[in-house]
Amino acid sequence: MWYLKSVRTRFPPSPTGLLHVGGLRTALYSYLVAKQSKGEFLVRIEDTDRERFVPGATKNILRTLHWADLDPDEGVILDQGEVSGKGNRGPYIQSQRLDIYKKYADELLKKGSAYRCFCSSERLDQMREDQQKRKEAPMYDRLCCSLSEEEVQKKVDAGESHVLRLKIPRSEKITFTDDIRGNLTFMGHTIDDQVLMKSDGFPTYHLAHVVDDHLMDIDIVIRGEEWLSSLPKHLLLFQELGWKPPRYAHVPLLLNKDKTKLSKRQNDVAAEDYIDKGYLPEALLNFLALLGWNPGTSEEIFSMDELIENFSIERVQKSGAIFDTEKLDWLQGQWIRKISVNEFADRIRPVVSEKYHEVENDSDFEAKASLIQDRLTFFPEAVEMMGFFYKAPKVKADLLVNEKQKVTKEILPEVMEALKDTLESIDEKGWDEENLKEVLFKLSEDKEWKKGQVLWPLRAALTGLPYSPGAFEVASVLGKEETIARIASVKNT
RNA sequence: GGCCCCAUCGUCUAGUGGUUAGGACGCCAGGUUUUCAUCCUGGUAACAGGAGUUCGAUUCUCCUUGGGGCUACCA
Repeated sequence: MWYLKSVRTRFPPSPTGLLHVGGLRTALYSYLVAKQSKGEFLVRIEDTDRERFVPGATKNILRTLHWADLDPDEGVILDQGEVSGKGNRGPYIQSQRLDIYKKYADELLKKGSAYRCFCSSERLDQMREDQQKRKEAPMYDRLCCSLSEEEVQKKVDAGESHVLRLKIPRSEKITFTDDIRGNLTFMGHTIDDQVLMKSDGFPTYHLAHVVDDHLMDIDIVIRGEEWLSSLPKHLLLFQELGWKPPRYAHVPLLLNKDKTKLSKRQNDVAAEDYIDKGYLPEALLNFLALLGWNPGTSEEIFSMDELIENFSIERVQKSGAIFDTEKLDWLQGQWIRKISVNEFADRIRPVVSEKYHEVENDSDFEAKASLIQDRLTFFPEAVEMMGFFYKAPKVKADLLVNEKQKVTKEILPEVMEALKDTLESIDEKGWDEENLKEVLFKLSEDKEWKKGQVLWPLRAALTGLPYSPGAFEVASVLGKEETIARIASVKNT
C-alpha cells in the first residue's frame, strides 16, 4: 500500500465510559491507514453530550489506547499521565470549541441552509407519535419553517429556547462512494431536518463532526456502520459550507452471538475487560484486525508493523462479524509463545510472586518460566503451574502408580530406589537436562523398564501433579539436592 | 412502519462466469512426547430460496426470505 500524500485520520471517542472493543477496532484501522501513509492519527474528544459525560473517562480511554500501542500523533494525548493537547488545529476537545461551531451555525443560518426551531419536546413527541400511528416516517414537520423573520426575531429577543435545524433539500438526490461499501444513494425527502445546535449552545455530533474534520484536515473518516444512515446529512453540510468532504469508510459492526449489535448484556465489551483477563495487546489487536479484514493471503499472525504494512481499507468486509473469542484465545497462545522468555518471565513474575514470595529473590525464575511458556494461555495460570517449584508437594504413592505407564504398586519401590541411587551418582556439575536424560534412559534400558516406568514416577514425585513439564526439565531446574529430597519424601500410603 | 446496509462451513474468512468451493479457529481421529500442553497429519462442515441473463452460475440482474443499523436537543 502506498499513497501519493500522507493521510490524516482520527478517532473521536465520547467520554461516556470505557473504550468499547468496537471502538478499539476502528481506532486501530484509523491508526493503520494513517501510519502506512506516514500520516497522522489524531484523537479528538466528543463531549457534546453533557448528560452522559463521565469524569475520568477521557484519561481512561487514552490509557487503553496507549496499552494498545495506538498513541495519537495529534489531538488529545496523555502527557505524564495527564490529559493534554498536541497540535496546532486545536482545541481537540469539543466542549472547548463552542465558539467555532457557533460561527458556522450562524453562517448556515444566514445562508438559509438552516433554520431555528422553537418546538417543545412535548410537541415533537406528539408529532412523532401521530406519524407512527399513520405509519409514516417520523420526521420534523417544518412547522417553524413557516415562521416569518419578524416572528423568529421576536422569539429570539424574548429569549425563547430553540435549536438550529438543517434544512434538507427534499428534492435532492445524494450519491456518494464509500471506501468499503461503494456507491450509495439517498433521496432527500427521506432525510429528517437534523438538529445542528442544541438549545444549550452545544452542537450535535453532526455539525461538530463536519466542522472538526474539515478544520482538522482529516482525509478519511473511518467509523462504525451505525453512522451510515446519517452520512447524507453530513455530506449536505459539507456542501452547504462549501467544503470538500473527506473520504468515508463505514466499517461493519461487531456482533453478539445472536447477530445483534455487540452489547454489554451479552458480552464483555470494554477493552479493559480483556486487559483484565490478561490478554496481550498483540493478541487483542491481531484478533480485532482479523474481524472484518484479511490480507488475502493465509497469514494470520500480525504484529503492529505487519498490520501497517499489509492493511488496506478496501479489503475490509461489508458484513458484521460475530465477536467470538475462541480464536482470540488461540491468538493469545500464539503471542505468548512468540514473546521472549525474558518478557514472559517479567509478565508472570508479579502474578506468581503474589502467592510465592520466594519468586522475588529467585535467580532461576526465568528458567522455570521457560518450562511453562508453551503450556499456558493466560498469565494467571502460571501460579498453579509453577507452585511446585516453590513448595515441595506432599506426594502420595498413589499418584506415582499409573496403569497406562505400567507403573504398578509392586514395581514402584524398586523404581524409586533405583532412581534415588542413579541420581545420587550424578555429579553436581553434570546435573543438566542432557545428562539426566542420558543417565535415566540408560537406567530404563539396564533394568528393562519402559521409559514411562521410570519417568512418570519421577515427574510425579517432583511436581505432585498429574500433568506438568517433563521430568528432565523439572529435575534440572530443581537441582540435585532438592530432586533427591523430593523422591525420598514420597509417602508410601 | 419508513430509510439504508448486509448474506460462502458453527465462527472469522478466501475465491472465480467453468474450482474436488481454499485457509484459520473450534470439534473429532491419528502421530510425536514419560504425562498434559505444544507440535505434525488427516477428517468434519458452507455458497439462504426463487426467477432471469448465459452453453454454463456460488459469482451478474431482479424478487423473496432472513439478519442488522438508523429513525433523539446520544454519540
